[in-house]
Amino acid sequence: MVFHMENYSASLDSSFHALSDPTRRAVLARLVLGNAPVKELAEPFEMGLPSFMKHLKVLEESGLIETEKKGRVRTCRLNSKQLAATEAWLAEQRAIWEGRTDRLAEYVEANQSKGSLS
Amino acid sequence: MVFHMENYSASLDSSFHALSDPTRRAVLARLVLGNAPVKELAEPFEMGLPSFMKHLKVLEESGLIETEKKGRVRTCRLNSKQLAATEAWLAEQRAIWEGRTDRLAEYVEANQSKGSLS
DNA sequence: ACAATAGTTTGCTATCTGGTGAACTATAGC
DNA sequence: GCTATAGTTCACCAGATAGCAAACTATTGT
Repeated sequence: MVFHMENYSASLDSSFHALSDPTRRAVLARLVLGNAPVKELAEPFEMGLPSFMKHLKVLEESGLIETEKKGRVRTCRLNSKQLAATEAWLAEQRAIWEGRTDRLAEYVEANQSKGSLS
Repeated sequence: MVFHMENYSASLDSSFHALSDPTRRAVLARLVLGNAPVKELAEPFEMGLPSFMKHLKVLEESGLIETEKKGRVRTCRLNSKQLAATEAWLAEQRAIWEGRTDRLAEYVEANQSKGSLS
């Protein structure tokens, strides 16, 4: 499962950072439904185009989306691999958490102040 | 699945932001293994305690961890619910992506420049 | 040709981020 | 009671972020 660790951490940095903004999450949620040009993506938001383009740039540099310009139209698409890779980090932590054998002991520890035994 | 949407987006903002830093992810990965006091958590990192405490604060304000001070020791523990809630957003996007019925059409579109048909 | 469209570039803000060192507080151990 | 320990608070800094308006470029439609 450890393929190319070189910049794995940096890649997670930028992906999670990209995901930390509601505008960018909304763009991703839109692209999950299908590709779209910049103008259509920008429409729901009140900010100016230059601001919006910055968000797209953050998404593209994180690898979560890819874009291609044809004529005067730039079309954006989701990169599901990067989305999956990001989810995988969280899934792995949850798997470790769920696999712990000492959670019962911890439950007892958390409740030891309540005199259920002594 | 939509329980209390009020600050759902803001909660994701802060969780993803907390996850976007390698120090904070390392702290989470440690806490997945079990609770720990601040000093033990801080040990692997070269930064000063004040800097490290800022990271802990970001994690705590995101809800990903909880802390409790007993005597002079502050113990930290993972909040698995917040971790799961964050993962859930990504899982939902993937589910939508995987459930799309038009991805074959898109595959064709992506490969139409290669003259496999015409 | 020329006007509208789609995006880009530039320069300017205010705020947030992640780090520092130094001084301080509160507990535990002897 | 003194000292070491564990954490906290403070003031400060450089760089990144997220927004804006205005001017600009490159297509497409007529």
